[in-house]
Amino acid sequence: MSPAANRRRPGRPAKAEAGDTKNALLDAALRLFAQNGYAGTSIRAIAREVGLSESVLYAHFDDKRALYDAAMRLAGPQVATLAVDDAPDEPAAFVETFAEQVLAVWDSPRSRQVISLVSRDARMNDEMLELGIEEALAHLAHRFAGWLAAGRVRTDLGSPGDLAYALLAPIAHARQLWLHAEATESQRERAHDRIRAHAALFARAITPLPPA
Amino acid sequence: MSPAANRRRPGRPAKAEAGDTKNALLDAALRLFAQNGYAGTSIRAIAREVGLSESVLYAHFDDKRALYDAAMRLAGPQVATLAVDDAPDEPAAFVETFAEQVLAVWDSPRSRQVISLVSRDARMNDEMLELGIEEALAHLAHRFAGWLAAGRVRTDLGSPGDLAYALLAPIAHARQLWLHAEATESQRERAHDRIRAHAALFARAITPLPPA
DNA sequence: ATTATCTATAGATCTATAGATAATGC
DNA sequence: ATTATCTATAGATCTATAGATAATGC
Repeated sequence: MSPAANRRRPGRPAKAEAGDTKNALLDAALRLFAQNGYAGTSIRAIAREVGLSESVLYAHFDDKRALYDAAMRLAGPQVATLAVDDAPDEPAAFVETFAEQVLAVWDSPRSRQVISLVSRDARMNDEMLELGIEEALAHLAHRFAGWLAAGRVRTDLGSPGDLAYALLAPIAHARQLWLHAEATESQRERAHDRIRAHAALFARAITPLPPA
Repeated sequence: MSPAANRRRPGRPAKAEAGDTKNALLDAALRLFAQNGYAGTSIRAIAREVGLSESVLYAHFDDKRALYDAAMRLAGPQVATLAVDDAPDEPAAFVETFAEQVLAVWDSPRSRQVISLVSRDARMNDEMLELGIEEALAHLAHRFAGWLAAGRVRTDLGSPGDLAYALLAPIAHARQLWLHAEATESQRERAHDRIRAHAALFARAITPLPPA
């Protein structure tokens, strides 16, 4: 029962009991960094999490920071790769499909770790965060531009970029509040409710007015 | 020029050169915690920031955590105390005034430190964050409920709570992205632009449709 | 020989405390 | 005597490295 009890003995382990150490380290690192931040997570804690000695980490990564970077690369980017290209072309239907698909991605365990990590250590992930947002906004804005030109959404509300922001920001905000690594079940439900309600409201708001 | 050069000599300092140590510590703590998080900020760094030895901190606070808590109490809450009660009653004008006032508060140095701190160490500030949001939403929703009942805003968009969220969330999101402790001048400008554009779009969206 | 692990340890840094020192205010 | 500082230090913990150990694959 002592911690030392399940420590291996020295020497390379037999193939049968050798796991995928590198991936186990990355996974544990992502989990712990997301929960406690970079400075709040020790090499020691990560190694203990995978049941190995601390020094094994340096066989796989140069140093703590390299492990962090590798975990980030493994995790992201996810925002930009939203598969909305096969979504309906009708604006209202598109908006609801978009929200559902974003929700499906952002509610996954991995993605919830990413958002925790990114907001905890913002400085370390600056470009990633900004770029992800910009890219998603640009993508959406492009859609809106097409609809605006065709008169398929209200043209008097704002620019394509403004519309994209009005749709995406409330969803992204719900993510920050209720879809982070340690969100409870009820927080996640709240995120779903809020996001769906917002998508519906937004869809109604952009529907062109009946001609006077 | 050595760091020891500007260290005081032992003994209580003469009244003339005694500063307000406690407040200086709180201020430095807030700044550093916001920049580097709780785990990333050492007692040592805080003491160095105010130019005193590390142990002086323990004369004013029980321990590191007590200093953190005191700094948080000093800083917040700010969200709930938004002075929107003297804002115009006309919906569109209210929305723009609201955005301006929120912006004025959230763009202040202190408030930018608070948001960094809160999102960095979310677990430590959970109730504060959630309560602030809920309270602000409830406040706004109450306004919308009145306007909806009077037919002064579009009644087919959504519930008062949905409208409140659609207005506030994009503003809160801009805060997270561009009004944090280390935001550059251009990020802050972007926040202003986004928030103003959103308020304007929102005001147009809720304006009742002309009767058919 | 190479690979994957371990133990042991160096050296830095962190939080916190004990006890010295000197000004203040009674 | 009290207050506000300091120096010195204990003890914990952190990152990283050196070198031992044993299985693997040529």
